[in-house]
Amino acid sequence: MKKQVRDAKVTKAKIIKNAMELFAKNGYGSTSTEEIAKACSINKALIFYYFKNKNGLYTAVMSHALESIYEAVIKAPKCCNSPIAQLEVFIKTYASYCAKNSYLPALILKELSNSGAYLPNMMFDGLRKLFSLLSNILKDGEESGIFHNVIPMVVHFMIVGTLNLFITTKPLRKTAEKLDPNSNTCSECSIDEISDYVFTKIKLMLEVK
Amino acid sequence: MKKQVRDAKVTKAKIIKNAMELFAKNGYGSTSTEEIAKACSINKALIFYYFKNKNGLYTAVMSHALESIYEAVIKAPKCCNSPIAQLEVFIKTYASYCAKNSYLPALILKELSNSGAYLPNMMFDGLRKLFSLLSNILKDGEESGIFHNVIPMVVHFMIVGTLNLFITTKPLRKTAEKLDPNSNTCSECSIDEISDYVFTKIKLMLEVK
DNA sequence: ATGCTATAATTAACCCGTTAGTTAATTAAA
DNA sequence: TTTAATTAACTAACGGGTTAATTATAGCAT
Repeated sequence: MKKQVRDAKVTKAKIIKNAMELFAKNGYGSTSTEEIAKACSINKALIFYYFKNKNGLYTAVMSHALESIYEAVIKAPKCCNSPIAQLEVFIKTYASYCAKNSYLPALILKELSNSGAYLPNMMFDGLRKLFSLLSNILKDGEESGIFHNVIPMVVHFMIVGTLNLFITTKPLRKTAEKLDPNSNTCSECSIDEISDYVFTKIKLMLEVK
Repeated sequence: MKKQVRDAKVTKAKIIKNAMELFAKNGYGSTSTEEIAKACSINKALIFYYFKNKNGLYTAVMSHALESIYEAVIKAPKCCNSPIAQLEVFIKTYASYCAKNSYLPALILKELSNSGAYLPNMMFDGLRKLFSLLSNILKDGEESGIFHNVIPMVVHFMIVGTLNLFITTKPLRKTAEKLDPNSNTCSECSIDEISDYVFTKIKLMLEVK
């Protein structure tokens, strides 16, 4: 496949990628279409040509983001069928994927804190699919007597919320530690360390003793 | 104290209150100063008179929000000195205060996902103070052999992240359950129920067996 | 291959409503 | 009667969205 000067797919992908980063960094309202276009080195009108309007672009960005996370998690190799092993894979895959695409947590947190007000129903799918993935693991665990007293929605927020906040606050935690060297904000902790810790703790809280 | 037609304190407070709700609902960039002024039934120019510019107002809003949470948590009556009892008070006070002021979680999540980029150092104080409150409880617990293997920053995110997400996603969870009645998003769960659950689970994961 | 054509991709320039911020005048309070 | 609070009216810039013209490309007949 030779390099083309004009390629709709490539252009669309470029717009989504840059928009994703800018929306994540500055928020929807504080990101102008002009700004996005400049980041892509394209003309602003192309955004409207491909996505109708700014909201259309935002929708595309969100569904792409959620889809990509879902894909990453579902494609992860699972060693075995035990709920605990599956839980571990879920947590660690989610964590490492988000760490690699560090704008995703900010994007998700921003959207969740809007309570999906901007988004059409379509947006729910991504979130719902991810949630039901975990939900099934937890249900399996409960039915086979390994877990007890599970509220899936809360456990989901515990995992996802913790990891998202950890990733997205990295710069903040670094600064905080500089300002007050006595505080320990875990600013040097690696994501693997943290996702392992989260897994261990979630396991502890769910397992029947 | 008689009701005055002109009162700087009252006006300032009114602006902060309305700005807080609008920033929480729509985000910084999608909230205009005009909109805020209308919500207050005042002239827009007053915002600039009292807060210099939009960013100044935002800073005031955030520091007020964080301060108010900190006040609520620190003023909560603690029955006794045991780390576990203190942990329970921390979690439940935080939860019920945020539930009562339901725009706070959205505000906090939005700001955290910006990693404090907009905010001057002053902003850290509120967050740091809240964090060190919990941090000390956890340290006490570890030193007296009740807790083990504690990473305060992660535990903090587990508590605060979970509760904030739970409160802020309430409408989203309701809609999700309507779209897919098989999914259980805990849309009818009360905040007391949830904060008790979070406390129980956090306790389970920290206590030495 | 070569040239022709329809269509898809891209751009420059523009439009107009909105918005952050200003100024100078007005009104209430101390 | 001086000072603080408040307003109406304004401005300059920005931002979402449109339009019409331009350029590349793929398909196709020659």
